[in-house]
Amino acid sequence: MNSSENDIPYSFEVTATAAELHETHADLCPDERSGVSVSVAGRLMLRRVQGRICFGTLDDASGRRIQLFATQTDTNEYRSFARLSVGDWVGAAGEVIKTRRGELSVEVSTWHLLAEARRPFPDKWHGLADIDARYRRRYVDLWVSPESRLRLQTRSRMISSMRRLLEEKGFIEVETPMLHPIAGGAAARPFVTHHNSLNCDFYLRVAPELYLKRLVVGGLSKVFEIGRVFRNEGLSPRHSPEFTMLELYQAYADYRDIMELTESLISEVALASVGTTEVIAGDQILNLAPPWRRVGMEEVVAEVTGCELTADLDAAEARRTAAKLGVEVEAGSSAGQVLSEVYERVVEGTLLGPVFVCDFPVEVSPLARRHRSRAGLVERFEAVAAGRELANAFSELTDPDEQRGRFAFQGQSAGQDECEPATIDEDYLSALEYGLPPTGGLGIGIDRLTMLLCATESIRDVIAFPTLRPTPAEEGEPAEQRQATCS
RNA sequence: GCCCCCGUAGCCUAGCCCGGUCAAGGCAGCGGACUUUUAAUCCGUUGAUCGUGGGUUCGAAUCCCACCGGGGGUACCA
Repeated sequence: MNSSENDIPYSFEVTATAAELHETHADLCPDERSGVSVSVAGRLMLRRVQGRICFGTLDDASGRRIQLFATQTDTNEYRSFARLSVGDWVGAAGEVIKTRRGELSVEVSTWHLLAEARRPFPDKWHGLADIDARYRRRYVDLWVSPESRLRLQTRSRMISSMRRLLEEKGFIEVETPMLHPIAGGAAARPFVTHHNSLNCDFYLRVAPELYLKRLVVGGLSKVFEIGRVFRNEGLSPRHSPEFTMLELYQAYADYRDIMELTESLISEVALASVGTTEVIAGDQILNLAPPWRRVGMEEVVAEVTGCELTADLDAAEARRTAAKLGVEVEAGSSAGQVLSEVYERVVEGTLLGPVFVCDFPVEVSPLARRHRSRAGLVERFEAVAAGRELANAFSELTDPDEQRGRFAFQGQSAGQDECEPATIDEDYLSALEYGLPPTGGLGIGIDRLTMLLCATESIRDVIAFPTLRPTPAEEGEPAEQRQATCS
C-alpha cells in the first residue's frame, strides 16, 4: 500500500474489543445479524480475498481475535481493503454478524489504515523460530507468539497482586538507591558507573537489603521494595544481569513468621495470576498451597545423600564426605561451607517442593542472626520449588559488633578476588548502632517466580527485553565522544 | 573464560556427513481468477554472491582456519 502520514487519522474511537464481542455475541447463530454496530482496531494477522468479498483476522491483543468481513457492495474503499498487508494496523466499524460458516465477524462498512507494516511480518503459520530474533525484536514476537504476550501479562498480574497483598498486610512500598557507593547486601560482582560532577564511581545495586534495613532502623517497621538489581556475572537460562527482586522487612518478626508470610504470599499470587496453586514442573505437578514442608538443611542433606554432614563436624571429615559425594570443595573449607556446597550441588536440584530449607551455616550467611539453639547455624531459609531457589529469608542480624566481625570475615575470603571491592559499609554498621529491632527479612526473585508460574525454562522468556550482546548498529559512536558532547 | 551445537531470500525449512546442472520447496510479495473463507484455493511471477573474512581445490552452501551473532552446558555467583 502507498500511504502517507496525511492519510492516517490522529485518533480512532474503539467501542469494543475482540474478547468482549465473543462474550457478548456468543449466542448469535450462523448467518445471523446482531443489529449492533461497533468499531474495533488492531493488527491484521491474516487476509483472505475472495473476489468481491474479503476476510481478515484482526488481533487487538484482547486475548481473542475477530474476523473482519468486507464486501465490494457494502465496504467503503473495498479495493484498498482487499490490498491490506498482514501486519497493518486497521480500525474498522460495522455491524456484528456471524457468517454462514459460523465465524463471528464485524461486517466492515468504514475503515481506516492506522499504521502500515512496511516490513513484512514473519510466516503466518510458523512464526518466529529464531530465538535471537524473538528477543531482539520482541515487538514482532508479541504479535506472532501469543504465549510471549501471555507471559508478560502473567508477570504483570503477579506483581500487581503482590503489591496489593503486601499493602493489605500493612507494608509500605519504598524506593531505595540504585547507585550505591559500596556494593553491599549480596556477594555478587557489581557493575561500576561514574558520576561526573561528584567525580566518583558508583555501583549499581546488587541488592537493596542494607538500605531497607536502614529504613526499619528509622521506624518504618514494614517495608518492601520491588525493583531491579544488577549483577555483573554470567548469563544462563536462570541468570540475567538485571533482574527483579521483591525484598521486604518486618520488625518484631523472626524467620518463622516470614515462612508463613512467604507461603501465603506466593500461593495467593499464584491464584491471582494463573488461577491455581498447581504448577507444572517438568513432568511433575507441584502445589503451592500452604502449609509448605519445613526441613533443616542438615536433615535434608542426610535425607537425599544418606550422609551425615553437619556444621559442627570436623572440617576434614566433612571434606572427605564431600569428596565421597563427588563434590569439589576448596582446601580449607569449614564444615559449614562444605554443608552448603553439598546442598547446592546435589540436593537443591532434586527438591520438587515447595519446601522451606532452614538453618544455614553461619559462614555463608553474613547478614543472618545466629540460630537460637543450634551451634554453627543461622536462622535462615530458602524456599525451593522445582529444584530452584524461589526465596531467601532470615531473622536479621541486628548486633553491630557481630555484623562487623561477619563483614571482616567475608572481606578476607572476598579479598582473594581482586575484582571484588571488600569495603565495609560503615554507615550501615552505624545504623545498627542506633538500634535495629528484631526483624525478619525476605527476598523473592520475581523472574524465577514468573518462570515457575508460566512453566518456562528460560529467564529470557519472562523478561520483555533480555540483555543481549549489542549489534554493531546499536553500539553507535564511541563512549568518549558521547561523554564529551554531554558534559 | 572454557566445551559442544546452530547461522541458507522478509519468515519457516531442504541441501552440508559422501565437494561438481544445488542454490530447492512452502508462506509472504507482485500479476491474474474467484460473493462465505478459517494457514482459503487455482494459474503465473520477482526475490539469496548460502553469517563475515581467509584457505584447500580445476571447482565450496558443502572440507579447513579465524572472526561475528545465537543456543545449551560448564565456570564465577555469602
